[in-house]
Amino acid sequence: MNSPSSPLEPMLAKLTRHSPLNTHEREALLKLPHRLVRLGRRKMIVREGEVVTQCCLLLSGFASRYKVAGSGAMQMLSVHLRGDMLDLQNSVVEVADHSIETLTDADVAFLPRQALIDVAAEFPAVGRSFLKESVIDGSIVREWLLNVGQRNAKERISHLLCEVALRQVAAGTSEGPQFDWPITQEQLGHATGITSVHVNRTVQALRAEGLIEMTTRNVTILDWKGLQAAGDFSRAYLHEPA
Amino acid sequence: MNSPSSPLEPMLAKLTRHSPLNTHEREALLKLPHRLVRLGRRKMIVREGEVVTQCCLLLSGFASRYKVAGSGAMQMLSVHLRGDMLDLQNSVVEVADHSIETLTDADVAFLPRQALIDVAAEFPAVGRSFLKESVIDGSIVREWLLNVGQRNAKERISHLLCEVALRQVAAGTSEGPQFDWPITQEQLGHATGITSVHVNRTVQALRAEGLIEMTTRNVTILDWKGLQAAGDFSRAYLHEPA
DNA sequence: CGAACTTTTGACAAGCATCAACACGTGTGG
DNA sequence: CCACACGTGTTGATGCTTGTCAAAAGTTCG
Repeated sequence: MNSPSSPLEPMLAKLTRHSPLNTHEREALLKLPHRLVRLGRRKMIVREGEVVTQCCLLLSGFASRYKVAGSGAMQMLSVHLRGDMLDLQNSVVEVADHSIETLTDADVAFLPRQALIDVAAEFPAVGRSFLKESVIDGSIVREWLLNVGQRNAKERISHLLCEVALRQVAAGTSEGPQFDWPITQEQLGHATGITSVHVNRTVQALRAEGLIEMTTRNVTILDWKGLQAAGDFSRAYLHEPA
Repeated sequence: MNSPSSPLEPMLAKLTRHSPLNTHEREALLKLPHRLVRLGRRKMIVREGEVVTQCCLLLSGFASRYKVAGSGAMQMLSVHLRGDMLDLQNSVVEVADHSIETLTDADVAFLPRQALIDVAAEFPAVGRSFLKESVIDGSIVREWLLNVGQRNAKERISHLLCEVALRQVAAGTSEGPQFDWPITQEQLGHATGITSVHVNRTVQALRAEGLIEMTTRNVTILDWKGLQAAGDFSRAYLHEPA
């Protein structure tokens, strides 16, 4: 079907999860010119305000997008897993409106912006798959806005854990209630708009209720239904195919 | 150049603000099949969870997108002005992940989803303009997430007022520091994640500092620089052409 | 003119932030 | 292999921002 050994496979896997693509389209995607790079932990990939000429694809590890307020406070916008296109957004508008950095060691591929534009123009279905990817990404940000704007600390953290659990299963980086997720409580605070001290107290409450186990490097969900209830979580916004 | 009398003009004006389109592309857009409807205040256009087969275009008036938490709390996701495509997002994913309703009386046009897909496939530049529109829309949501997650009440409200002021100028519905904006303090609270009582106190503080005048139907910015400073506002995220 | 909505005010409570200190684990260099 | 530094997690005391509840005053519109 398609060259099984291309390093860009994780991207294709993610796109075809929601957009069917034929052999020509798949080959065109896998043959996109790219540059592979291995990055360490907390390496900046894109800085807000910079001109972007490449789109970055995450092949392994974890990354996050964020913005910084004038006060210095950081708001994480999304977390990213294997197969995610990290800055389809920034690629489209040229000047990055947010920053991106790795959370862990990560393998990434840089694709030239123009190559993406060309393949989208040549294969409309590919263009639609990019648009859909971008819209699903937007749906997750919208849910985060609801999370941060209207839910309390316990709900916010529970909700985030539910999301990451499901997305890791979809990405094939976890098979169930236990998964690697190397994130500090401070970063968890940046994602949910809570200080690290309050994150700590909230996580302890979740542990005490028997919902989760959690260390700096991995998470175990002990009570999936309970955690969803605690987080007011409903998976519809992830727009997964049935 | 293009038929000057098409009711879809405001959409074209908005798209061409950031994406140059040639005569063929412009005509194809203006000739899109559509159904014109005049709606009253607080009429729902799209309900979260519904299957979407049409894309709604706002020709006059104001609208907003929002989500509702399990507790019943509402989070507004964005506000919309003349020319905005209200659910490019929902059109792409079929099942709406958020709701849309009018804030005021409004003229809207409904475009069949498939007609948009077809015109985007036939004219790649049109497809790119849709993608860019969607990405700019996403950039605004990301800024709102920063706003709600990391700024205090006064900053949030000031920031929102700055955004609406600039976008109204860009949309041609205002020419300066004074503009119609029929929004209640409760709705302002939904947009910023604050209760209406606290919005009231905060608005009074902004008035007392001589930054704004504000009623239920319009806003006057008395001190533009001061309001931007109070709101930690920087326009880059709107991605306006220079 | 009255009904419904919106703004305003006050008293009080709660959730979360802030500040500070200490404990723990982990990796690194001497 | 130990010592140490550094990042992270944990705990406690305190206070501010914001939420909650309730009621009154003002506004809009049929």
